[in-house]
Amino acid sequence: MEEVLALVERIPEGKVMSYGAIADALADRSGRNSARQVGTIMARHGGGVPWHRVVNSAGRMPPGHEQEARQRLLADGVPLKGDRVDIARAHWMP
DNA sequence: GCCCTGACAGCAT
DNA sequence: TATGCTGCCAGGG
Repeated sequence: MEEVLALVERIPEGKVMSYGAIADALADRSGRNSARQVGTIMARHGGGVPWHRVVNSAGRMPPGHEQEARQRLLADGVPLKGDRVDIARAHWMP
């Protein structure tokens, strides 16, 4: 779990990572799914890291925090596609 | 141990 | 891209 948060902290400005990518980067993959666990972890302990740099594969941000995330991403210079993140250009892999 | 739920992903439509 | 369905897995009741 710490590793997830640690990795999120390493995400550079203007870049983002998808839940799946994080799970994958940490080899948390148990088939294809730790993405869910990553999401859960972020939901409960993401309050100390740049959580707005973590989005799902569609570039969508977490329910209830869209606005906030949008602002921060904008401030970070992340390429946005309307209300979503332009994954193609903002996706980052360690 | 069973069932439901969820900041998810991949594939088909 | 939107919607629907199916895997997959940890947590909680």
